[in-house]
Amino acid sequence: VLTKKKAPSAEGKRRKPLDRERIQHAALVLVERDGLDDFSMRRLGKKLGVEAMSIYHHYPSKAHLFDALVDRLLSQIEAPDATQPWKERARSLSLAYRAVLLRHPRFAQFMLLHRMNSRSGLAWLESVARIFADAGFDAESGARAFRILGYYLMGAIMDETAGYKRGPSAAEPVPPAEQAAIAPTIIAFGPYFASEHWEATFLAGLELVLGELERLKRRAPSRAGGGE
Amino acid sequence: VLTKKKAPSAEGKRRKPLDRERIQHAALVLVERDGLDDFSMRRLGKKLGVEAMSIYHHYPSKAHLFDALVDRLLSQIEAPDATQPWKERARSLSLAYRAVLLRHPRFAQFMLLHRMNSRSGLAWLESVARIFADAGFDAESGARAFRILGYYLMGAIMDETAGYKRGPSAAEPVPPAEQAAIAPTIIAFGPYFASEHWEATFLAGLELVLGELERLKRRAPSRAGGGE
DNA sequence: ACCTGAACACCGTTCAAGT
DNA sequence: ACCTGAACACCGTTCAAGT
Repeated sequence: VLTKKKAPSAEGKRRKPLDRERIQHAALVLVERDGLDDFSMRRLGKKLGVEAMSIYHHYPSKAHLFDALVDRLLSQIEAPDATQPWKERARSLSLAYRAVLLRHPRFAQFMLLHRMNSRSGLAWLESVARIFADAGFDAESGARAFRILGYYLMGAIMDETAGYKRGPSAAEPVPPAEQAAIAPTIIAFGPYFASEHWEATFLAGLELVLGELERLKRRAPSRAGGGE
Repeated sequence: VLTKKKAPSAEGKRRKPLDRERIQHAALVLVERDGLDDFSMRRLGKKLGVEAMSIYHHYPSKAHLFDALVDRLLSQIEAPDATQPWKERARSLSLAYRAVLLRHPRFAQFMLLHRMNSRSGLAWLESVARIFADAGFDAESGARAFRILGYYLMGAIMDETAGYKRGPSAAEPVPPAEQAAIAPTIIAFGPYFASEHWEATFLAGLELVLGELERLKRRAPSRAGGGE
């Protein structure tokens, strides 16, 4: 029938070899389409038109592949201008981080829980910590500020990507007709939980946290004598 | 050999029938021992001395069983005295919630991500929301305060149970010898990330958030005329 | 009523073999 | 060098059968 055999023409790319870029891209698309639970190496293989086992030639395990996806998203976080005041830098970096994760809401659940002890993960943590160090926080107040901001970002983004509206449901959710009897206050607050309010809520919380971190600040003993 | 057959004696309980209580208890022990990823209905069956399929007679699916575990832990949260000032109530409830989850650090990762739309889940959310409603927050500022506090708690507890020290590692972590070169600030902050500091960091963040939520507060229009 | 055992449709990964 | 196919040791769940 109409099979051109071995024709090394321009269209001969029909089955171009796998490479990491194609695998990563397809993996992210698949995770976002089907969710983390339904992602599998076998399904990824099918999507790439290849046996699942071929992927192992490029990544030695699913864990390695997922690490590469973490790297890929971390590299998309835009670094803020380091000459800005620290609060401005912290705000920009927080928003950039959130923006990347909200673009990949299902993968976000993996990434937020993942230990950042790869090379790129450590570099990312360092870029946040340096904001506080540059601002003159000492190690204790810097570490504390780093953690508190991190807690807020982690919780907020987790909730936005996997919270009440999007997360896995109870096996037997309460039918809407009964909800008002059990949780009248939650129902009353309901309109302000809608996604139109997420941005305003996130920003309000971020300003609240950043504003207060200023007060936590204790200066590091300065060597150059430029301190107090 | 020494098998007493069908002896309906007091010791005949050797193989007492399954019940929900035994299943739940064994499931929690197994999750905490082996982790969520290595938990399976088959392993739970083995631990109970029973075929995995017997469990399905008591819970129709793994999802239903896990919902029951969520209920069980929610019921362990001690409700604070409702006559206290709202900040005191919010602080007590936050600490009670955290205490329960820290006692079950591996199951916490499931519970924190789980949609609270079961009967007990909604009741739990309601008990938090009511603190703000009772304090006179209107729906908008109440909803916002509820979320911001929730973000902080979720992130903090997630990090304490699945963060840098305990979470799933990268497939190829950076060897310690290289860490200082990549992330000097993180290494400098390191001592204050240790678990001895978790409590102080959590409390500092909690006070920071609760203190600022006070300012978010806008009064609900009061019907009884007892307002401003 | 409660439990079992085989079966179904899946997993991630190993390994020897193909081109 | 890159990909395949069978196999291994697992999953959650269904279902007919046992007591």
